[in-house]
Amino acid sequence: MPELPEVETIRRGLDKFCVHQKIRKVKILCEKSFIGPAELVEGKEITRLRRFGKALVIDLGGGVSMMVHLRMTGQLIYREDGTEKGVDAAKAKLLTKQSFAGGHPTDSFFTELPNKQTRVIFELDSGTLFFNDQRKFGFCKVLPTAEVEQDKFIKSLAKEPWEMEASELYQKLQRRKNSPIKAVILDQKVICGLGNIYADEALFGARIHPRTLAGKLSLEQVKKLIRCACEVMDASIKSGGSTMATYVRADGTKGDYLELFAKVFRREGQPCVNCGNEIIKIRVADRGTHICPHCQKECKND
DNA sequence: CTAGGATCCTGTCAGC
DNA sequence: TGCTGACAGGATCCTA
Repeated sequence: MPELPEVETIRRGLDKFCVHQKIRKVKILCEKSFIGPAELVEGKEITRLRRFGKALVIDLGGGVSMMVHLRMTGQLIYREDGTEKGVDAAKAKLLTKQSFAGGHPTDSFFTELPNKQTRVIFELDSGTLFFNDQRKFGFCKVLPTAEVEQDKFIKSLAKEPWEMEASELYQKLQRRKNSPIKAVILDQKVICGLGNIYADEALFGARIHPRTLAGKLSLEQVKKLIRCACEVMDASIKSGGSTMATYVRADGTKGDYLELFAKVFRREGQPCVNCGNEIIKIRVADRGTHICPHCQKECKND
């Protein structure tokens, strides 16, 4: 779930809470989740937080860096000393005075840590940073700061929507002309930062059916798609990442922030905000996909 | 090169 | 209640 806006939200949170703190100790609970020698990061100060697409880079002193990718279910949760037992769920917003949480939204954001899904624990000067990851697809990886930008994954990333020219994306779509547009914009080498949520939201905003073959889009449609991608991600970053604020609904139940701003994602069965027709869920590129069948007409692709 | 499918792993939920 | 299969917000690897 963590897509670009969620990772950016985490970057800002860590920047506020953890920069200038030293990593006193690293405890690895799952070998697969931590790549590289933990001794290299112990005793080093967190100096800078950078983001490359959905990857977070934590620069440490001494020329050492750590790349974190949350993949599907990763979380980074910071708790100041004394709050390991948890924080008030009703107040568990993006940033409190004692804690910060971001990534895949679950109760771990405010319940006692470590828990069953905790994979790595970083003990800092005045608090603890927990790397949680239910499905173990994510990782923390130690690498020299000087080599961050040469890293195979980071190097392969395309531009983010804000820097992407319509003409460049249009050209890339021609090369992938026989794939559904949704599959293509999920590819980080084509355009960087979109995941399943923002792909659906951006396509809805641009009134493009996700199964439309990439090569069928006009330059105008590509422009609109980029603009909509920027808009949905800007809105999400502004509100602290879609997953962030577990908030309390009027009836007292909990909800995640997604339901406050998503127009199609996980809204199947509900009315379209534009036309009132029912949002439906389909499968495209083997991913759950949400559309308004009225606003996003399926192109025959013939 | 592209396109499509399987795969890493754990948990939850619907249906029987 | 227990079992089974589908599915989950990412990315890579394999095949054709």
